[in-house]
Parts: sequence; C-alpha cells; structure tokens
Amino acid sequence: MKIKDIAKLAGVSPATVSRVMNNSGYVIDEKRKAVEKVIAEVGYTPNEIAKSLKNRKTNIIGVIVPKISTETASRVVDGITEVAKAHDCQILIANTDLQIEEEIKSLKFLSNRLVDGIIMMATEVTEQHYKVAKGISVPIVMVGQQVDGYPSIIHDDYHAAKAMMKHILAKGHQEIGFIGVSPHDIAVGIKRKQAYLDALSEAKLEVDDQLIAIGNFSIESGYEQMEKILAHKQPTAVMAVTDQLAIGAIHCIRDHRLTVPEDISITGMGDGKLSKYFIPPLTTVRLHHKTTGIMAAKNLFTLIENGYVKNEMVVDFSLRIRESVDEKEK
Amino acid sequence: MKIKDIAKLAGVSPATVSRVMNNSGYVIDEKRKAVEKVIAEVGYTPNEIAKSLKNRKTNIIGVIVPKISTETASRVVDGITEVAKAHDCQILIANTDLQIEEEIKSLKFLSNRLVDGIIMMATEVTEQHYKVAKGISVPIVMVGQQVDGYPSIIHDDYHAAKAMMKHILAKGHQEIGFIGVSPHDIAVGIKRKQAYLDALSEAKLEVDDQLIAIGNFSIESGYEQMEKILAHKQPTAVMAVTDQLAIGAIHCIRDHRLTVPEDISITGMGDGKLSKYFIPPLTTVRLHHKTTGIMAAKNLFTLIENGYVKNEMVVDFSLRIRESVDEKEK
DNA sequence: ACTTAATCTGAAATCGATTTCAGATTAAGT
DNA sequence: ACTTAATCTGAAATCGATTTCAGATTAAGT
Repeated sequence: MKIKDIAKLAGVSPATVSRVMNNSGYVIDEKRKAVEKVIAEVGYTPNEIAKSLKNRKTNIIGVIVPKISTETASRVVDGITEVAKAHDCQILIANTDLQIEEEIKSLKFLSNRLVDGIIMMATEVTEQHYKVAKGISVPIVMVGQQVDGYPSIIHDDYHAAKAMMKHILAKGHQEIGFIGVSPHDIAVGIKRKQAYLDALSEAKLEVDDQLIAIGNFSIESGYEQMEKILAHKQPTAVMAVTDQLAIGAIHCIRDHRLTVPEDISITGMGDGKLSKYFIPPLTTVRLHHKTTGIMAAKNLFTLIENGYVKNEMVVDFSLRIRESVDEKEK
Repeated sequence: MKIKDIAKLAGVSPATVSRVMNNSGYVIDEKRKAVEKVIAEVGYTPNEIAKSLKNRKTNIIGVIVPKISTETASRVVDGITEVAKAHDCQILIANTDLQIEEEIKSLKFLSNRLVDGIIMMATEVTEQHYKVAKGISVPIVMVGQQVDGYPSIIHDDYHAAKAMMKHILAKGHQEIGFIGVSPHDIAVGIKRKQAYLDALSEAKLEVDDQLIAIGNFSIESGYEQMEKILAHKQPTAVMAVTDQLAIGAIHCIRDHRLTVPEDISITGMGDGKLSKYFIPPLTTVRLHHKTTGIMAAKNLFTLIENGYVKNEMVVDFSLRIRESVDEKEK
C-alpha cells in the first residue's frame, strides 16, 4: 500500500493524501474525511524511508557505544532514550565491541543521512577518528571525552577520584594502594590515576610504585592486581578505579584471611547496581551516567535545530560513603 | 555530493558510477579507475536512505526491548549484535521502558520498511500486540515468550526453575520458601512458580502459602518479601525467582541475625555478573541470554532470506552451584 | 569475412513519499 | 458588481540512488 493507492481509493491525488497525513496546506473537509476513512480501513502507514529521503530527516539518532552490556553504557543509553522519546525519535545503536575499526566503520555508515545526528561514546579518540568525523555531515556529540571541535559531555573523573582520595585521607590512611587501568582509556586510565597521584602529593605523601597496580576492567583483574600489591606490602587502604576492580580486590583480601574494612579499606568508582548490596557495602562515587545521556541527547537536538551548542559540559558526581572504608587509628 | 556529481567529475553517467560502487555489470577498466579516483578524492559515500528506498532493504534490524539497562536485555542485544555484524547490519533499538503503548508504537514505527526485520522482547503479549503485529510487513521474531504464529526463542524457565528446586530438595530441604514476581510476566511470574509448585508436589510436600511471597524485580522487593515470609515462619531454604530478589532476601536474613546458608539456604536465577562474587557466592541458574540473542538474530536472518524458519526454539540453561545452599542435616 | 555472443554505456523509469506551482473556485471587502 | 484575498487541487518535479532496456562496440567462433 502506497500513497498512490490510497489516493486512488479516496478519489483524490497523492498530494492531497500527503496533506491530510501531515496536516499541511488546505484540504476541504469532505476530501479529508474520505482520505482518513480509506487510511483507517486499509491501515495505511507511510513508508518511512521514502519520507526520510524527501524530508532529509530520519528521526533517528545514532549512538555509538563501546559495549552495550555494561552498566555505564546502558545507563547513558537510557538517558538518551528518554530525551529521544520526547522528540519522537528512535535510536540506532552501533555496538563496537571496543574495536576502533568498528567505531570508524559505524561513523561512516551512520553519517550519510541515515541518522540526524550521532552521539559517540569513544574510549579512545585517534587521528583516524578525527579524520572520519571531519568528513561527516551530521552533527556529532562526544560522550566521556573532551574532543576538540565537538561538543563533549564529560564526567569529572579527575575530581571524582580526587574526592574519593580526600575521603580516604581524611580517614587517616597514609599507605594507600591504587588499582588502575590501562592509559589507553583517558578518562579511567589517566585522569583517575592523576587524581590519585596529585592527592598523595598534596597530602605530602610519597608515591610508592609497589602500591600501584594496573589491570583491566574485570573483577578477576581486581583480584590479580590486589594479589600483586599484597605480595609486596600491605597498604591500609586501596582505591580501585572501578567497582568491579574493588570487588575483585575484596575477594583477594578475604582469601588472604584479612577483612575489609578492618584490615584494609577499599573504594570503588561507578556505583554499580550491586555495590550498595555488596558485603560490606562499597564506598564508591557515582558518576551520573543517565544524566550524561540526557545532556548528550539534549545537546544533540539543539545542535540539530540551531547548529550551535556549548562546547563542553561536565557532569556532576556524588560520593557514596558506605562501609568499606574504616577509620585508621593512629 | 551525490552520484550525479561524481558522474560529472568522472565524465561518465550515474549508472556507471553505481556499477562501480556495487561491482555489478560491465565497466571498462579505464572508466572504473576514473570513477574510483574521483570517489577517493572527494570522499564520496552514498546516501543510505536513497539506497534503501531503491533496494527495499535497509540493512537495519529493529530490536524492541523493555529496558536496555538490565543485564538480561543487554546480553540479548549483545548476541544480536554479534550476528548482525556478520550480516553487515546495524541494529535499531527501541527501548519501551516496560510500557505497552510504547511497544505498540515502536512496532508500528519500525514496521514500514524502516527495518528489514524485528526482534521483539515482550514481557507481556496482549491482543493489541497481535493485531498490530499482523498488519506488519516485515518478519518478526519473538524472544522470551512463545507467541502463536511467530517464531519464538524462549528460555526454558520451567525446567530451569525445576532443576533449581530439585537441587534444593536433593540437599534435604523440606520447608522451602518462594519469592516470585507478578503473573503479568509469563516466563518469570508464571512458569517459574509452576515449577516450584510441581517440584513440591512431585516430592510429596505440602504447599504452604505462608512461604510464598510475590514481589517485583528489585533488590528491595526481595528484602521486603523475605521479611514477610519470616514474619510467619522460618523456612530452611528459599528459592527466589531472580538473583536480585535473592540478594535482597539474603540482606533481610542477615538483618535478622541469621546466616546464609547455615540457617537458610537461598537460590537465585539469572546468574548476574556479580552473583559469583557475592558473599556467599550465589547458587543460581544461568539462562543463556546471549545465546538467545544469537539464535533470535540467526532466525530472523533466515526468515528474511528464506521466509521460513522453525517455529519455536528453547535455549538451554545451566545450574551454577555455588555456596548459598547448604546440606540440611536430618 | 560474417555471424553470434560478450562487453560496455547512458537515457529513462523507478522506489514512495513531499512540495512547488499554476490554475480554479470560493469568500471577503468595498 | 467588481476586485482582491483566501482556499483548494492535482500535475510535475524532486530527494538520491539502482536497474532495465536498447543501442553500440568489441571479441570469439566458424
């Protein structure tokens, strides 16, 4: 069923049917009713692809995520969805599985008019990203990283990690371990580590390389890196750069017949769904991922409509102080 | 930049450019090279919308999910993505936020040629779903529920729950509580409960209504429902219908100064990411959600290509026996 | 050398909508 | 009654690709 068929059935021209469907231009009541009747009878829905071609607008926004099955990504997407819904827009997700070529490929695929705009959650932004992004005609909003020339919504990783460290320091800890993540990830790998280092130096504490371990994003890795630290010495507190790493570390500590927080305090970052219900409840810092998604989407829509938007926005965080950090008696 | 511009620059017709791009028909080497040179120079990428209109194929599959930010949904989507990638297909996600009108709206929106096929994860399938689905021209695969007339990929909720119960019974438990979920959800609310009831009756045990509590999907609800059960009597084991409910229940039990599994054994279902690392590690049953996604996508693609596919497929499960269930000494 | 098949090419039609434009009718204003 | 503005309508052009078709050229086969 296409518009021509409806027109024939209703005894009008396709133009009139289009006017009825879109409520535009003049249509005499009698013909409008006739068209509406036919549409209802045959259950006509217009071909969205044809509409998109003519209107140069698809009402779809593309979202490029590194891995949808992570809490971070799915929360951001949740936020984006909320805003998109209000704009009667669908979202098209490209799951890149952390592969850079996939990101590039997705950018290219989405770019040519398939979507009205793109929200990109990149872990790492390479030269290639820039090159491809520059050739793209639809607006792009970056999430999670500051990318020059593009509106970016970023988390305040540095200050969040710093706040966490200040909390640990305030509890009297002096020997503080760190479980981090590869520097390929700027936000998590670099900024959070920098905060750790700066906090120590501001507190006039020495940095001890034996207390620093770098893993990946898995729980298992948290276990392994904690093991590595304990092989050298026993800190009184450890800041892990994600909740998952913290949970792995706690398991390792427990296997060493030590307890959390009495023997060693542990903190995470992210405030995953279960952190609150872990035993002990994990002290962590919540990055407002859903808010990030909401802001990214709002920015994208104003970018689409006005062509301009503020360049960088930083999303807030909040400490979640629970029970995995103990006062260190002097 | 459109195909006409490329044609002009290369001194050929649009038809020839199309032939070069799609590697179809005859093109003499000299012209092919000329076209390729121009394409490379200007970085031309074809308008996907126009291609879709002509080809009657968008290379996008639609996925309707109740809530993307749940482990279940994101794992299924992960599986779908994997298969879609192999078919050079993007996925368009409609997040319905558990609202039925949204599901219907999404079905309608996606249906008219915007996607080549639809995978639908419905929690509840109403008359309205049927009516709309019937009017839709693209193939649909259902996930999570058997829907007459549509290929469905379902989890074996009944046998998974039954296997869990058999495990509990084999450990010698006789007073077994149950924390379930509203019967609106057929798979989780009805089938898992039926398995509980059947397992009891097969073991010639009485059903005790005071040991049965119905909540929702949250951790908090697990806590509340456990509270309700404990107000009446203390079972030796409780089967919760999801890991989240189980974790809530464990917290409640702990707050009653009882221990898991020594005083009360607990089981979950789902094998969420953290179940293994919970303390105690949770005995649960893993439903292979990613496999579900993979199978749904595979079925959809054969449906698109062949127009026919087996009607119902049941995805396997596996018990994960960990430490939250204890032997009940006689 | 001549027939037949294979190769090559661009004009025109097409996918299914929307919009412009010009012509026709009706309503409003004096 | 006549001018002007508002209302109404459908034919044709358009969005940007692909494909069919027919005609032209080249290669292969005898």
